[in-house]
Amino acid sequence: MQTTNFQPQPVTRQQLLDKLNTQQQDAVSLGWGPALVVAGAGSGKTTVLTRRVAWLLSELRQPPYSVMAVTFTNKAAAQMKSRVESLLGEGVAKRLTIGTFHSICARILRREISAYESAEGFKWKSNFVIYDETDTLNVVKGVVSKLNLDEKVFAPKEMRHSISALKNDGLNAHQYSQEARNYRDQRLSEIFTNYQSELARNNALDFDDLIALFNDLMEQNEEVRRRVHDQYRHLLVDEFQDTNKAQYRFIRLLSFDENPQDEGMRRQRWENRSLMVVGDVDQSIYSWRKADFRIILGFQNDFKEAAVVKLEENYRSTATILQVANSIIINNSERLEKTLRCNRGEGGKVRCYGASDEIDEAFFVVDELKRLGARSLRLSDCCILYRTNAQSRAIEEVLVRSGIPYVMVGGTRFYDRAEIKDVIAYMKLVYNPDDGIGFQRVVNNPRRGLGKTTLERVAEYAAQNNLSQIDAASQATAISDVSPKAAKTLIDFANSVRRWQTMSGVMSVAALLELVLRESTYLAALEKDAAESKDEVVLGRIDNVRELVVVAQEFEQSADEPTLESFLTRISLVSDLDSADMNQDSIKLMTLHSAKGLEFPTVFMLGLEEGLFPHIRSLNSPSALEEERRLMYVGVTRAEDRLYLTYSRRRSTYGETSYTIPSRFLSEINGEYLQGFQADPESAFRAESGSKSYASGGSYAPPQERGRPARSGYEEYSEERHGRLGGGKNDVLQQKPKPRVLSRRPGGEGAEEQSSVKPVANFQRLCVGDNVMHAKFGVGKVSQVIGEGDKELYNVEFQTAGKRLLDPRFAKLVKLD
DNA sequence: CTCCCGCAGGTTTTT
DNA sequence: CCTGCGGGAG
Repeated sequence: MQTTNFQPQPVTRQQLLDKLNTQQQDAVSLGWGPALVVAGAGSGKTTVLTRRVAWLLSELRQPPYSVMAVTFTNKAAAQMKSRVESLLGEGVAKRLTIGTFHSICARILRREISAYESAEGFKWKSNFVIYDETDTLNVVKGVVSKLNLDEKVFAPKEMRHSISALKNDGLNAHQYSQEARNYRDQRLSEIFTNYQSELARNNALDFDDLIALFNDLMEQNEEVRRRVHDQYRHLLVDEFQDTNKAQYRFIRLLSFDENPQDEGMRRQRWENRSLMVVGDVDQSIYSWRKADFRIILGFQNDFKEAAVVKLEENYRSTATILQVANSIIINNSERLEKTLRCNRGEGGKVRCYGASDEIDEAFFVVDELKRLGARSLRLSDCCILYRTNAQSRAIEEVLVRSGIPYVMVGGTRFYDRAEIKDVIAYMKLVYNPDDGIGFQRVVNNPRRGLGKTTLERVAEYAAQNNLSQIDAASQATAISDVSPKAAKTLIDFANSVRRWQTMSGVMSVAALLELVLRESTYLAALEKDAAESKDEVVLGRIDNVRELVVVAQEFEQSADEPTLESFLTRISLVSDLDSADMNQDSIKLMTLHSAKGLEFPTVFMLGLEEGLFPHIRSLNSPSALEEERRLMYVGVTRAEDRLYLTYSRRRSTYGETSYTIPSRFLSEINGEYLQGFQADPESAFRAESGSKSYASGGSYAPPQERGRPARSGYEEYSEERHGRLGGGKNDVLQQKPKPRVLSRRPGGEGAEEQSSVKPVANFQRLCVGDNVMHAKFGVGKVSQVIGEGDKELYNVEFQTAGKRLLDPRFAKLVKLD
């Protein structure tokens, strides 16, 4: 819209408010203090955020370095940067802090981490490395075996997941150790503490630590707090509905030191400071990462002086698409009513296609693309969305065969490939020689004749003497039971790493990478393999490694700071998602989660089948199911003009074929907006039954009300439809009970994943219709229960004070009878 | 110590 | 289906 590129002058007030509606203008032109912007899908929140940043700089005269904007993906950050750039010029945009929680915290920790010390005395150095999923899993495995715990009972993956959940809930190892009550939790606590100790010894952090340690550091160190506080005076947070407790703590820590009770002090505190959070409860889709939409619901309670702006005008989609979105989301009970006003014409009906299998489904998409292409639709205006990454295979195959260019966003990441991880591990080790996981990964890769036992001895020796593994390797002759030959290899290796480390001070990243590839003989070994086996896979690996060199070269050209440090941080935190070129003339493929925040004229949503979308893992939890529905809502509202929904009657998973039935979400759509799908009137999946459990497996299910047979609606329907067709083994139903068994813990009654982790909140549980008494609001009636378990919230209609959303853990509600 | 084979187990979504 | 791992042979 604006063509003020590189214009040195600040934009005018009028330009910043140009073409905005009243609410948008209100949001952009707010003064100091906290603000909540409730922004429905397609309501122009990115525009509001970027103009708000510009407003802070040009109207409120704030220096660029004082502004921090947090987004959920690096891509969103890049997008915001470039939009601010086009408003204010490149020079200004560069001095803003725009990024994800993780990348911003990483940047600050690089500077400040040496001031940190955990309650247990764990410390880190500024050249820490960031461990990914595999690295951390290896650490947990090591800890579990060191503690002599049974891997069956304390499955490393589960432990790793629990630790992550704890960190995201804002608990560190020390705090959790005070809380762990039963046997299992105490062992978990032990694992947690040892895990942190191992990370510290390796001078490594995991993803969650980036935020958690930053928070702890801010709390424990006044100097750091002051420095951060003095610099960042304006915080903007996008996708606020998806923040978790740790991230919220970050936001609060940045916004104020403590919470003064006095009104005047509070006003003073916000002088020259601001906080703007932007979100939409209906688009909360990351609860599995411990995002908690109660945070956005409770924001006004935490920040009583917060201004609230609602953006309810949708500029993106046709009326029909919005109706479809609405007819789906109204089936959720965990939400606050909201109306999105449409700003566009009616548009065509949403089209549904029932395919016979996933190949047929893919061909339908391709045929439609061709048809639309004939009407001069650009490929880059189209997007294919699916629930799981695995679904991309079929569609990719057909696209390739049809010669249609596509870009897959996300999926198997380039940086996840074994050879890339090897090479990165070398570089990380050069940057941070304490990195023991990296050491173990590369010390015998390529083969240097070091065996399992030798490497175990090294790790043991290092642990016993509190050394890094590379230092242990240097002293290999002192380790008992290591052969002289192996010792020499170890010493040579350690010396090489040290030499590369010295070189890293005087070489560019790409040059260093090439040096390491050469001297480690990693590349030579790959080439030898390839020459011997003529294996295409190995050839591909060589290409990938070469590609990484190109990535490093490009990085040197484009980065502000082309250091090894920023290269490694970037690689650890950036996914393919962020680098995908969205402008290329090719169709985009991505998961629904990756599509958040994007929009496309034409959208295809694939795999609308029970068990896939909604996903099978969500079928036995009402609130998980509602998250699936929000995901559906997000998908539908990505579309501007044209939307296709497809399902397939047959689908192969694991190489086995199963028969499926159309997603309940299709049945929820008002038929007048949908073409090509007839909701079965006998279907068990209409809105009413939506919250019932369909996963009560096998024939053990208790008899249901209304004279249903002793089988769930899911089975009943499926069998009626496919029982005779697919028959026995391959039927979805047969596989159903399996995941339930797996999720059950020995001795644990909790079917819910993290039930043993969380402290259980104590409060009076209420149901819809209960009459209650509140000290301030008087007598009222519960009109809605939001959330479940210890996360319950109550919407209470008071006789005098109107409707209020209350958190029973804070609000004193007395039940009347 | 390395290589190779067979088997089990796991796939939701991502920073 | 595809990966990672353990066990056994060379």
